[in-house]
Amino acid sequence: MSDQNPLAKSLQLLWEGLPDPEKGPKPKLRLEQIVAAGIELADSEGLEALSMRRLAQNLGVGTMSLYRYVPSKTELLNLMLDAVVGPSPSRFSATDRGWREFLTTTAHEGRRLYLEHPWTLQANWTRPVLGPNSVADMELFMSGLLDLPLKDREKMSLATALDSYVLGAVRQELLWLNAAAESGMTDEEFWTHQLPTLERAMASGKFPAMAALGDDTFDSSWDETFDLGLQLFLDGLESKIQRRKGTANRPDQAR
Amino acid sequence: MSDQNPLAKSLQLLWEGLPDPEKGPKPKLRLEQIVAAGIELADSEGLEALSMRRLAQNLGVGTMSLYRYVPSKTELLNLMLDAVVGPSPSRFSATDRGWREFLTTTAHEGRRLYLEHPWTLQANWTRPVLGPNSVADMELFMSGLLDLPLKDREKMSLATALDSYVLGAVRQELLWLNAAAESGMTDEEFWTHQLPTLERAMASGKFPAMAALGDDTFDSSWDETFDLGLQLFLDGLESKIQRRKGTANRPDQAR
DNA sequence: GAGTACGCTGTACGCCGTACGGTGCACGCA
DNA sequence: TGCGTGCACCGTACGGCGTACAGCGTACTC
Repeated sequence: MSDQNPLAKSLQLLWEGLPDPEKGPKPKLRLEQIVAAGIELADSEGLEALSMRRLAQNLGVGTMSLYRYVPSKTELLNLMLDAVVGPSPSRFSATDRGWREFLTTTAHEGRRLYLEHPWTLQANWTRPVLGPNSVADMELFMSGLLDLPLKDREKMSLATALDSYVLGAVRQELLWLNAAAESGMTDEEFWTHQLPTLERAMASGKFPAMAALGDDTFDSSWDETFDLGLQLFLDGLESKIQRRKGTANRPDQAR
Repeated sequence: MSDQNPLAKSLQLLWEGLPDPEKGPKPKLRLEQIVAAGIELADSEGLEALSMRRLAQNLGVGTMSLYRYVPSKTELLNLMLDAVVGPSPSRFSATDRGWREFLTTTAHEGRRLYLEHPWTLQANWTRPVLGPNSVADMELFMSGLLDLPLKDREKMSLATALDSYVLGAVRQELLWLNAAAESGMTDEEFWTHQLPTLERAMASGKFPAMAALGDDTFDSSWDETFDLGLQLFLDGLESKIQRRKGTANRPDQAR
């Protein structure tokens, strides 16, 4: 039952929190405070600013005190991650407006979440955490797709695939946003600096297809690009569903 | 011309390499050696093993010597990234087998690349680099899609969206692979440890849709999931193309 | 042969995560 | 009531990191 395994410890922390002790002096902090402070710091100053020292300072305690609550920084990140994901009201209300609306909302909400907490795309590298909020998220997803003529297994793949797209798209978006910010230039200056190099490359004749591109080729906004990909994805799902409905009217007969 | 800007320096390094000097003693190393050694180290031992000290040791030089070639570790990562991307022979040969085949190959090659060099998904956080290989990659993409009834701008969005999907998918895949590896368990043990927690969650009644899922819901392989999402994406594109062809037969009339 | 530009590198600084062990609080029990 | 004990707090220290800096020696130009 009480497992030595660090994974078990991690899961316990996620699902049950810390057991509150009876014997010693009262803890100054609560676990949630630490997690919340971590999220705030990472949101406002970036993941690289989130050190245990900084965090402890912000909370007004000694650095090592944090380790009374959290076994390691990695585990803290897992807790932060699970705290930040989870269903939103608008996704709940979208469940009964058809699968397409539901998936669109899910994707947009996902994008918003990642954009608000960019560190989620850098931090969760260590482990995909099955915390209560992640599971609630999956639950909502599955219930929004209940009457689709897809096997459970396909729905799960669909969930993963859609999340993959959202995740990848935001990652690229953030990459460019960061690039400009970090170099201390505006987006425009940033491009202006790259242009001469690119134009020289185009002039070299090595890239004919690139050289022939229209002037506005690179003008797409991130919103636009995101929606284009999402539409393709949903259109593809739509035609898959139509095909299924054509060949069978009972979902479980689906190929 | 000679710009103080660090970005300019970075671009110069990418496109022109280091100017070879005439005056002083001969350099022990060449830039490409450093980049290659960096890639090898990151591939074999992970990005976290790639420190300037380790790298210098592997190359048989003092740590600070590396800074004669590369202004910072960040810049080194950019060089490594551009060195690793770029068109592959199989993608070249796929250009004349129709857009669907071409995009499928592109996506699979992309996945393979990311899986072979997992650090690309952790490292390029700092800047999207427009190096010669990245541009060659774009060139190939554009020339594979030449006769599609899409505007250049849409093609570019398409490239981004497809790459987003691939990138996100591999990232998730690696997440899980790493999770098992890092905890020192096999994939199976890893799941076995999570199961009790999940089953307790299911039994709580809070997750009816999850609880009702079939036994094989989570059995999809990564290959399977990746292909499912890719098919949806391509099917969506296919119907978009069909729609275009129905309403116009000149590409530039496309909505 | 002298001057000099430049490659190489040892040392050091200020960060990081965290192991360890001392200090003192507050509760359970005698 | 007094005490034993288990726990919270946290100062110190260790081994890593990226890299600034300055001294040293080389190999070219004139």
